[in-house]
Amino acid sequence: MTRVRISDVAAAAGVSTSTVSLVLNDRTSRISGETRERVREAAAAVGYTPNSIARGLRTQRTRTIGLVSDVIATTPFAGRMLAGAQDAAREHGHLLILVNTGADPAVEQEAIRALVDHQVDAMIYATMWHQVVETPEGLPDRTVFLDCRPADGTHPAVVPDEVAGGLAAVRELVGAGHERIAFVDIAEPNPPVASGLRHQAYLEVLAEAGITPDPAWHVHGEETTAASGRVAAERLLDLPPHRRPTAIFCFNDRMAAGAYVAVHHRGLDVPGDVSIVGYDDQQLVAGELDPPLTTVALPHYEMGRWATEVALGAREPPATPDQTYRMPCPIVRRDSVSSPPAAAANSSRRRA
Amino acid sequence: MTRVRISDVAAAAGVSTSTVSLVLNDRTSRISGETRERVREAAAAVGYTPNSIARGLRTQRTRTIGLVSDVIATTPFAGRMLAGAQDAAREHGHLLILVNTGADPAVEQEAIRALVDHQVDAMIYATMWHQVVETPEGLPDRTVFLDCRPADGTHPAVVPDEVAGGLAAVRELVGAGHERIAFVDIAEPNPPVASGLRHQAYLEVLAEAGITPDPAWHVHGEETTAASGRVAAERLLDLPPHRRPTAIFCFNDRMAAGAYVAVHHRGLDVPGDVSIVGYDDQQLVAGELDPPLTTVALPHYEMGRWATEVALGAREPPATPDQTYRMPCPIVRRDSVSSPPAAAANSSRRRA
DNA sequence: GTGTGGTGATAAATCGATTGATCAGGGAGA
DNA sequence: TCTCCCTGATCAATCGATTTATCACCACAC
Repeated sequence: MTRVRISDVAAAAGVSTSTVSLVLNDRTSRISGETRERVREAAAAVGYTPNSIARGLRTQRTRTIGLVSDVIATTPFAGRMLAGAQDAAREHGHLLILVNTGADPAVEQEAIRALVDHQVDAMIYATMWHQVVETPEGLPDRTVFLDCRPADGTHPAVVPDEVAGGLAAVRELVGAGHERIAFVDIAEPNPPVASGLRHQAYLEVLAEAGITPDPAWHVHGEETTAASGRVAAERLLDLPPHRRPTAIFCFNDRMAAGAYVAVHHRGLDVPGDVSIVGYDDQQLVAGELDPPLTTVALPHYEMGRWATEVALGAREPPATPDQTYRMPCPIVRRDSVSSPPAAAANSSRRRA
Repeated sequence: MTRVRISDVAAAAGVSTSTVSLVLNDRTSRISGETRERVREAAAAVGYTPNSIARGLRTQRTRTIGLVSDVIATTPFAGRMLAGAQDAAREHGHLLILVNTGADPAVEQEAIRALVDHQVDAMIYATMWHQVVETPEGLPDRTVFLDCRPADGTHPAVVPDEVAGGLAAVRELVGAGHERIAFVDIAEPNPPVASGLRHQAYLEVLAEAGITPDPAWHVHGEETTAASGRVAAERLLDLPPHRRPTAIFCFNDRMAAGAYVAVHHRGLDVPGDVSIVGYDDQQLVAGELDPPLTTVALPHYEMGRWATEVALGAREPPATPDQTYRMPCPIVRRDSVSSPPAAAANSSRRRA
């Protein structure tokens, strides 16, 4: 059983293929109503849908969009990014072609070439952790960077607004009355872009609250794991009582989970003795901790959507020089923040 | 800057487009070595790569494969499945077109039609939880089902071998000397396919070990969450000492995490007092529990690969009537299983 | 009666490759 | 010398749509 072609519709309706094409594409300026009707009925009767390949060859538009990413497997966020891109693509009548390069530059080059050969209408270049990247060779003009931005600012890009997210997170702690607030960061070498930005936000909020940060409050884990977070948090809890933080802002939720372990291990309570805020709103972590973690969500789904819509021309990138949109990161309030313990609050007030 | 066409190569090499095509596709039976060389050099010099759309129209093969799935976002396993499919597709020179239907049948129909219109060479129909599904309309012959199988057995399919995985899990407990082994299951209505299969495996191992299962050992959680797992596990720990299980096989890792909480809440130890085995090997759960959880891995990456290879004809489906391959689920040994506590072991021996 | 203009539809070119049919030229055999 | 065959390459059809240019027909005005 072979595919139904436009000539089959033409034969069934007793007209030429030109007429069928004009009718079905609504270029009906010079086709009579009666003929239109007949063509539509014939098309429905034989179950005709146009062959996208043939159409693409003629029109030079394939209604596909290519998405190149470094790793789709190893992060739980990738799915949301893909889902956003995919939903937006579908809403605009496009299909999403996905290539996962495994961060291998040779594979990446090959992938870009293959997608260009397939005449994708637009391209998205995505990484799974916010970073600044060199622009690969061969990308079409209609390329948007997703969760990364090109060093040379040649293409539109969307990344999380880490600073605004960090501000919201730390203000949440200041707003609850904390004054001794620590930041569990991620160590050198090659800290993620987000590390510097979130730290910057941390310092900014302390400054606006008139708090002089104790350098001992800025600790580092080796990796972004719970185990590393625990080790780093323990260094905070080892501080003498009057310097020990009553609140901890953690680089991410996994490290926050480690901080929980450290706190509980001392027989202390979250949030009664130590309030904790994370970052990422990572499923299966933030929500399942006890108590559930207050954190800042990374808007992966929305970023995926934004990138796709800009790539398809359905939305304008920001008119700034770097064409980079910083997507807001909403704070997710759960139960890991409360006011500081009375003794600490007193000691703070004494110091103030 | 317009694309380089085959005619540009032909002009550069001073030959016809036919000759260029024959040379570049290695149909060189009647082309002299010297001409071949000249064409290859010209093609490289002008940077020619064939337009896949035009080629696809002529050859009726697009070197694309469509993957339709219900939800790619909400499960952490989806990424591994996609990665397996994507890697296999790339190795066979194919691109992967992804459509996420959100489990909406109308969207699904639309997606299948769009992929067929784009002349995909093969299709994969995937779900994110092992299930038996009705075969949707309009799927091409070269369709493979992934993590689900068609009720009518008309297409090849790959699913996890839940029974073999369950056997391995429970044998791990029997092998450690346990005799009072419980199964934390998931409740009606509509339990997943895996539930029945894993329970079947549980009963089978107990039977082969000569253990008569106490019906009280089979408990159910409302959902597959940690909270439900905890509630179900508490019912086990409430049993009188001589009936209380020394080991628990949990339907999945999240419920196992709940079982940990229940055990710890009684001041008991994992695995000292209660050994626990999960299922899924879910990242960020199994490995991060304290102690790390012994569990059974779902081979999502391998299933994604298998489905793609079969769809592309690079591998044969099983010759069984249902054409369904049950992929082995390897056991992942961590630290949540030990021999039962001495008192329990003694009591067991007395009973034996 | 002949041009003129408008209407409704079609013929044919086109997108860029692949491929079966064809052709030019040279050497071998009759 | 003429035919036949082989080699090396090209011609032209083809895939299935879209779109521009063209055509047939009729009504109307002059």
